[in-house]
Amino acid sequence: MLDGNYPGGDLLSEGEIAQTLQMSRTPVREAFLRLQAEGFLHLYPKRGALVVPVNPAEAQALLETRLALESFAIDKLAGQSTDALRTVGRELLEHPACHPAELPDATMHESDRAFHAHLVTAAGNPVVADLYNTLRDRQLRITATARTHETSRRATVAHQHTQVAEALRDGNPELAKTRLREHLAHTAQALGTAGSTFLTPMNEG
Amino acid sequence: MLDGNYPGGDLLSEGEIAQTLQMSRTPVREAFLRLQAEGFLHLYPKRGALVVPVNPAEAQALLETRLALESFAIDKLAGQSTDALRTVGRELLEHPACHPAELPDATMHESDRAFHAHLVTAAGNPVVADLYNTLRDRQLRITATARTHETSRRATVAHQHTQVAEALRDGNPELAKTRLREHLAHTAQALGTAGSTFLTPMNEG
DNA sequence: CACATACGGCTTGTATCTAAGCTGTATACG
DNA sequence: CGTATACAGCTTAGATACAAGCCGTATGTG
Repeated sequence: MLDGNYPGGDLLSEGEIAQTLQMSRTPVREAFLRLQAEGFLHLYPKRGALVVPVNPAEAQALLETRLALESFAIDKLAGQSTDALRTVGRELLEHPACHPAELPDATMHESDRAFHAHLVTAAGNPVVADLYNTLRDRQLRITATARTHETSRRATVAHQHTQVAEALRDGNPELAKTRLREHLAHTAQALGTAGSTFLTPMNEG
Repeated sequence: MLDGNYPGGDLLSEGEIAQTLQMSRTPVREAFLRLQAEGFLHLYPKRGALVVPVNPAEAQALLETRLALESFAIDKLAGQSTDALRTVGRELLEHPACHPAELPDATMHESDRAFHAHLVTAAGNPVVADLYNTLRDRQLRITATARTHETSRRATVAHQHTQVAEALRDGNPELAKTRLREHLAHTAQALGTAGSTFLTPMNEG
């Protein structure tokens, strides 16, 4: 539903979409409400629905938030015990997202997602895990238009994943967080939104 | 809608609620979807809606998540400039939540909320701010049953707010985060869920 | 007696219909 | 000419009607 077709800034109505999709207005309405909750649509009562334009700052805000949640996961694991941290690191090192050669292109997104989700879930906070997955959905939809997965990049991403996992395995949460920030900054850069404030805090390009 | 009446673990249906509230199923359905998105309801397709029982661990998870997001806000502000941190600290020191004597009981919740919201918003990440507000809503609904606001506690909370704000004003983000954690751990304790893993990481009661 | 199957009662999911609200335009009035 | 007002056309919001799915029970069959 609304899979990246409507460019943004468009004012559209339920009936219009329902007719286009050959459905009733009811499921369209439900989708609209969900999309509004996820921040893709703004509903003006009795007026219509405005497609929120893909704010370039939005992608960066999403990545920052992901970093905040993943850093929390690392901190919490480190606070529990260094062993917990090391265990997660070892698990992540065996994750497909660290060995991209074996993967077909199609599962790239899913693998990357699973890698980060594993880290976040390991912290054992279901609220954070749930929020993180929601953010991931939002980011995927935002970046659905801009395909950024040339094979050259896959190796880089996998290398960054491996480095994060290694830092965790070595029981070094600060290093892991730093590498994670670099990883997400790299993603931000790939999306064209050069991370400015938090993803690259000091003086990096 | 569902303002704390249905205790939890109950399996209820749209029609049942609609009849009780003298409404049609349509708005009830919308409310159900929203409540599911917010984590209060689990919808089983073609089966019914299960009221998610108020998990005692849920409150702690929420507080942990709030801490993660507020810590992010502090870190981001600190990364921008020490002046930014200090400015926010000064603003917070003047916030009503630091001077509870002037406040009637009714606005206590709102004041506390505004205090934390101001900090999070100051970081300039709309995604984080939005998530934080959502979390606050969830927590309010969870703790709606357990009233924990004797006048004695108000002074303590205000003092903790002041201490956080002072640490920010003094340009000390680490101290601010520590005090914030103590503040939230205090809240967790007040809710009966003794913070175990992250809110009180080392060896505190 | 054990097991498969048909049926009845419940549920959600979707479609359509009616009521109500907002906006922009056209028209009447000062 | 400028302003206020009535109205038409659009929209959403809600109510009702209909279709389809799941589950537990009861019944038929080996």
